[in-house]
Order: sequence, then C-alpha cells, then structure tokens
Amino acid sequence: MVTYSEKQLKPIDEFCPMWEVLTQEERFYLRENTKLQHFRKNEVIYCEGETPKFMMCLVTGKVKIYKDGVGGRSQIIRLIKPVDIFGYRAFFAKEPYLTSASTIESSSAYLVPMQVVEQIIQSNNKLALYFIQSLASDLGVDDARIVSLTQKHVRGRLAESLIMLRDNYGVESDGKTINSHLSREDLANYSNMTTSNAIRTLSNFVSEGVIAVSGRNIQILDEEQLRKISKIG
Amino acid sequence: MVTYSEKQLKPIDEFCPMWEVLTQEERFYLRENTKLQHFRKNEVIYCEGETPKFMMCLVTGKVKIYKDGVGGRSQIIRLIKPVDIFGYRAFFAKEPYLTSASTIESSSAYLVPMQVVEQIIQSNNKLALYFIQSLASDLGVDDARIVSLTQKHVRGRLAESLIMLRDNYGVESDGKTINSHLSREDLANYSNMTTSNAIRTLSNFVSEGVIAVSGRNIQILDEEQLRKISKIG
DNA sequence: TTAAAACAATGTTTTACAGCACAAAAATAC
DNA sequence: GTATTTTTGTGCTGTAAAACATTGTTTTAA
Repeated sequence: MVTYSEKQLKPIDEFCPMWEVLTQEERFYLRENTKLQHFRKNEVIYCEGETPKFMMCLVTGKVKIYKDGVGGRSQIIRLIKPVDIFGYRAFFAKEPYLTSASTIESSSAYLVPMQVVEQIIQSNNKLALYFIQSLASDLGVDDARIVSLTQKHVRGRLAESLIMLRDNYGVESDGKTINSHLSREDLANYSNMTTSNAIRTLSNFVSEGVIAVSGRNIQILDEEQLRKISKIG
Repeated sequence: MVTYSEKQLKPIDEFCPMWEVLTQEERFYLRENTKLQHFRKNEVIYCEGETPKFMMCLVTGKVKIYKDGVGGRSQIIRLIKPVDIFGYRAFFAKEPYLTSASTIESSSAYLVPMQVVEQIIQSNNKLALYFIQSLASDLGVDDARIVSLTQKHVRGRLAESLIMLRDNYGVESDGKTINSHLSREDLANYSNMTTSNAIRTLSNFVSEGVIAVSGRNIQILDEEQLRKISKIG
C-alpha cells in the first residue's frame, strides 16, 4: 500500500548520499531490505535498553535523541534532521540502546536492518570509512558538548543552542526564522536547564534585542552578540 | 639507540590485540612505520588545535585527554591506560584536535602515522570494523557522561569517578587500593567540580566509611554504598 | 463552546556549589 | 638542609540556578 507521495520518493540509495559508494549489487540488496516507516508527532522510535535492530535514515521531520536521567529529568543528546542517519551506534558497540529516540514532529524514515548494513560494510571499505568518519565527528561534538553543558552559564548554553538550531535546521523562507519549533521544554532539555530558565532567558534575549520571538518561532537578530554570549557565558 | 627494556618489548602488532586481524604483510608494514616514544610525567603529547598526525598506543603509564574550557577551567574527557589507543578521532573526523593529551605519570607509547593506519584500514575490513566498534563504544560513554556530569550532584559524580577509576585501572597487589593516583585537582577536573569540593567530598566519604584515603591512595571499602551514592546523587 | 490539558510567563524562596582566603603539609628545587 | 613551590585541607560568603508557586494563554479533546 504505497501512497502517491511515497511513489515519488527516491529509493534509499539515491536519497541519502552516503550510499553513493555502493556497487549496483549492493544497492539492490540495500533497497530490497529497506522499508519506509511513518511516525506521528511525539512518537517513540526506540527506547533505552532495547536491542538495536534497525538503522534509521530520516526522510522527513525532526527527531530527538535523549536520555532520561536523575529524577525523570530528560537530556536531549542530539537532534536529527532529514538525510541524517541514527540508531546504529549501539549495534556497533554491541550494546543495548543507551538512549531513546522520539519524533518532535510528524516524520518518516527508511529502516535498514543492521545485519544488512554490517554485511555491506564487510564487503565495502568505503562504507566502513564513512561510518568511521561519522562516528568520529559525533564523538567530537559530544566532547565539546560535555564542556559547554558543564561549564557555560545558562545564558551561554541557550545562546549556543540557538546557534546550533539555526546551523542544523536552517531558516525559513523569510531568511530569518529558525526552521525549528521546539517547545520551551525541549529547548531547556537540550540546553541542560529548567523550562522556567529557558523561558526567562529567552525573554531576556528579546529585551536585549539579540533575538525576536513569536510563539515557537525564533529569529536571530544580532548573531555576533549571540556568539559573544555563547562564548563568554 | 634501543635500551635493554625496549628490546624486550613486543612489537606493536603483538603488543596490542587489535592488530591480530592483520595479514603478515600488513603487520610488517605497520612495524616498519611505528616508533616508540617516551614521555615524562605531566608532558603534553598533543594540543587542541594541532593537526593529528599519529595514533598512539599506550605501552606504559597513564594519560589524560582533556579540554580547556571557560576561564581556563580544565575538563578531563577520558583517561587512557596501557594498550588503549588514542589520538586518532580528529584525523578520522578530518578536524584538528579538539582536545589535548598529557601524561599523568611517566609513560611510553607506540606512535603510528595516521596515513599508515588509514592505508591498512582500506585494505583490511576487520580493522575498519574494530575502529567502528571502538568509536561507537566511546560515543556511548560520552553520551552517558553528558547526563552524569550535568545532572548528578557532587557526591554522585565523585562516587561514579571512583568506581570508574577502579574499573579502568584496577587495584594494587593489596587487592584494595585503586591503581591510580590522581591529584585532587585531576579528580576534580574529571568529575566537573572544584578542587575544594573534591577534597571535602572525599573526606566526607571517609567519615562515612565508604572509602579509606592515605595521600593519593584510595581504597573502596563499601562498594555497594558507593554505587548507591553514584546512582542517587 | 466548554472542559481540560499542555504550554508559557513571571515572581519568590531555597540550596548546592563556586569562589575566595588562608593555613598546613608535602614535594621539589636550590 | 633550607627555601620555595605545589598540593592538600578548612572555613566563610556570595550567587547562579533549581525548585516551587501562581496566573495567563494556547491547543487539544469531548
């Protein structure tokens, strides 16, 4: 039962540039074993503790990777945008999932069984090197994040998050509004602060003229100043 | 100019189990291009911002990977023990080093040029998979660490660090003393707290009977209680 | 079309922890 | 073996940010 819009969708090996290194046989094998799945807004994709079975390639929507910590407090580890892949780390580390994944808006993703990925890696070194590079980059981001989240003050952490959101998701057609509409709570959970503090600090930024806010729409007005706050704070 | 003790040392491909997957030719190629280097106590091995050229395999001693953050405050990201490899992440991510590395005691390490590593990976898939697994594991540790360092209280963070130190470096011949002798400052920098707080909390643990301390020697007396503190705090 | 959640905003209280300052002890240098 | 630096230990103070409380606002559901 394939809908019209899905018919128009490119197969996974053409949709996502990482598979360009595959041979024709490998591409066919990949396609045959990949399925497209849709997720409603705020639907959980996988949970901490589960056994990783699929790698996901996000086609549309937005996904958060998070961890529930002390006292049910949630920490968003990273945010996924279309064409990003996720859900494969735990399999390679031979562990159950250490994180959970949930959509933050209606989303769809290609699901590839991890055995299929592993098999292709075993025959294709370039794909292996792609994963090495991808994991190495993520690890660098995490290393930097450890320092930011522990050492920067609330203002600095929020400023950094806003810049990341803009860099990651881009802006809307007006060229200003960040193409991401996180709730204040998610913004707080990403930036390691309480919701109250995210709200408070956001409105401080507005009165200082560095950003403009309208509901969940955020515009960066003075990027230089925001970077300054991110660096010093 | 090879000393007697170095003569006795196994070549890198025999010393470190990760190279077992190499062919004879690859092993020879690796050996020919590897050099052993000694580092004094508190000697810097590489610095944030430098271009990664070598992968290190620690032969003896202990090394800290750290990042200098806000106001010169240092955060130790991870601790290296013999036979661990380090210094390769940035090369794979095609970045300059994001962290610095320094010995915390007199150490020696095999240095392998990253081009050599990359070349062997290109011809040997099993080695590629080893790096994928290694990076995936480190990423999982970092993900968990983000939550611990941001959400746990001082007591919980220090308790977790002590357990990690024991698990990572083991105990001395008495079967109790942790085989690691970090300064209070390094312990604090690993656990994201001030030196004062590390000292204070450490002596609190002593009066509670969960650990015993004598200079830089630390013994875990009540592991169950320490785990409890780590979990709740 | 009203009820009920969920979300946003703001003010108040509490507390965990950083940031000193200073003293003692230990390691290192001279 | 004395001097000097580094490390360790302790107490006090200020403050950033959590926790709590209250009210207003928007979205969802019934």
